Amino acid sequence: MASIKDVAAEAGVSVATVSRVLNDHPSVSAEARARVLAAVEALGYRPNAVARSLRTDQTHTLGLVISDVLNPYFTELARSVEEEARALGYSVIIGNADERPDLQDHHVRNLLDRRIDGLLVSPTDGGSPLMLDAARAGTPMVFVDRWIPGVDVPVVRSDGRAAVRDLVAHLHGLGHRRVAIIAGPAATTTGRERVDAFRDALAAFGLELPDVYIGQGDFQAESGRRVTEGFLDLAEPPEAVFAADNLMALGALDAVRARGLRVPDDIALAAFDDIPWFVHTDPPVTAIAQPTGELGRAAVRALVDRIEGRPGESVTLPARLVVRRSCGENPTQVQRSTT
Amino acid sequence: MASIKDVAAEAGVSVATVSRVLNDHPSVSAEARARVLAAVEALGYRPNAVARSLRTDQTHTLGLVISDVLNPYFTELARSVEEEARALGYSVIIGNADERPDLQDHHVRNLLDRRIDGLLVSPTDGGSPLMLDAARAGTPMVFVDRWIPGVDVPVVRSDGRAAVRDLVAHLHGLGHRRVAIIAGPAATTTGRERVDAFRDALAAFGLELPDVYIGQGDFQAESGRRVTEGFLDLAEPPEAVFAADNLMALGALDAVRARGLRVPDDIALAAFDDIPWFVHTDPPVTAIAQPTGELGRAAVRALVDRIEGRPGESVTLPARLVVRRSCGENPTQVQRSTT
DNA sequence: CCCGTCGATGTAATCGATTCCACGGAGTCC
DNA sequence: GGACTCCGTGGAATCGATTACATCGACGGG
Repeated sequence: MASIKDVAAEAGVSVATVSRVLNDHPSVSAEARARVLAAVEALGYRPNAVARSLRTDQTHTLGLVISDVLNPYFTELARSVEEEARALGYSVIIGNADERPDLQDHHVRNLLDRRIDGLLVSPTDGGSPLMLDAARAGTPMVFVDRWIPGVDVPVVRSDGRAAVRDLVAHLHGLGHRRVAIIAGPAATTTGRERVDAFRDALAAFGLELPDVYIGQGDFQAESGRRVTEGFLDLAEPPEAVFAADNLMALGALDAVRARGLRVPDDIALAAFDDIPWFVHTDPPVTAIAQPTGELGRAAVRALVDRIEGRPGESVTLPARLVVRRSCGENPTQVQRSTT
Repeated sequence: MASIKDVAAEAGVSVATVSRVLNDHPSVSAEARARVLAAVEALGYRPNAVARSLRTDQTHTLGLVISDVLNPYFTELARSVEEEARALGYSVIIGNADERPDLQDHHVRNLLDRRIDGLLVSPTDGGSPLMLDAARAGTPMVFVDRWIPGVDVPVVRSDGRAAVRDLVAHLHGLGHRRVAIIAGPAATTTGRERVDAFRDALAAFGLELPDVYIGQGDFQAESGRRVTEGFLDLAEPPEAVFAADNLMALGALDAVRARGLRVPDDIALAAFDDIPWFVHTDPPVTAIAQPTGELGRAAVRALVDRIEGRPGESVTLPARLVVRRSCGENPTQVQRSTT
């Protein structure tokens, strides 16, 4: 592969001049510029990003460590992150943690070793020492969706409390009183918050969330299935189940179907995170929708701000309830999905 | 960030010795090794992958350019690719082409500039000059799922012809005679092949595939919706529609639902690519399942073989039909999904 | 006792870029 | 006409690693 030296030789100038042309530095004569450009063309020269990064100490690359690529929420997030990053002149390297702290650390380390300019993370756990060290050492970092408390890193996320209250009102309005939740890992903020928000909202209606109605999941489908089976095995199963993410809702649907039961007749179901498929499931699933694309874009902007020396602010956007049919029919319901 | 020089100074040895310890070269005394390791620990030193790559001309990185991250088929593929690559000591950088040749080229160029060791591509078009040049120039490359004919690059894909024949037999058995297809872009191999396979299989049953029953999609949901609306507007709409991927099937479901029609009563639907959600859609969707994970792993193995100087072979694995209810009920049907 | 071998180590070149500094020539000002 | 600016250019240092080659000391064989 041709290097800058080959181009210099071909154009009959020094490597310094070639470099100047390539980085359009002003002080290059029109003639030299033309010769260099011709040589670049002739040799099919492309600058070596590795060498450039070594010298400039910049990779123009962002690292994104997401919790699970198989989760449509995170792929949508990844897509918007890459789009915004590209618009700002950055590339993105994605690491999939698969909800495993060890894999998360593997990717964080890998990205740090590659000297990415900044890191976007949705932590799968309470905080690996590795990531905390990196944050303390000054690696530009932004948390997205999930975060780690007590670290001085901007957080871009959505607040689902209001939407959860709407959901509980919806469930209550449909007559559900025994309601359960399939929670995410307690080590994650979203894992805890969604349970807390749900419990608080229930309390406002004078309802309790007993421990047997809190199933411990891990945000992946299999755990949703397992927890739901546990609920169905109870002497007094819940009337409604709220899955803290879309994959666990999928697992719950699997479990319900395996028992030959029906949603919502036998048990109501709602999920956090709305995805296109929820419109077409049997029944369509009532869900809490996050402004995913906007979150991804805001996170990139905050990160790039940090990288380029500007403050980089936290952002919290509201989620909203999208009512469909999985919690039961209620003709008087005001809010209703149009899609 | 500490460099190898700092470690050398801290340990009281030369950088060469540090490098030897880090790459466990045999000829280093136990004592020097211990001192270096202690210094590494004390400084929290991590080797700079950029510098290392520049020197060794290896990045231990694979590039993966997929057609669409929002397509669950490709995210599953990406996941298995990353897993296998990790097992073989490589990282993966994903580029999302979003079914756009220009974006595909952007990512290919970006990956090439980063001097990735090898490239895994599922081309969105008939072949960008950029990619062909790279292949000719000797960049280790493997096509996965889709490929470009006439290029000497291994292809890892699945053959759906038999499964398509099974599907057509299934449709025919259910009494469907007017069947249509939502095709992928003709510039892609999978776009063409699936139409050809479908047409051939229909011919075996004495059925035709008229042009009006071939809708041109682009493998994304919106096109599935548009094409399906076109079909429904025909004076004689098809009785069954075969979507050439899962996203176009989603679009088709949207279109059918928007008209207030039902699958399969008003129109039957089948899709290429099986995904977990198809079990729970209304109705569950009959689909052709590819061995996606195995494809991803085989592709990585072929690519790494090429990179490391071994041959690197093409692989073709069979797809299979998974019958559900979206084409109509048939109690005598032998093959039936259990999930 | 001397020399050859081998193991451990250091010096320095190298990868492909960027960029500081110096230099020569042209133009300007007084 | 001489001094001073600029402008365009090239030489060379530099980034952080790897590695060929040189060196040095210890050791074993003849």
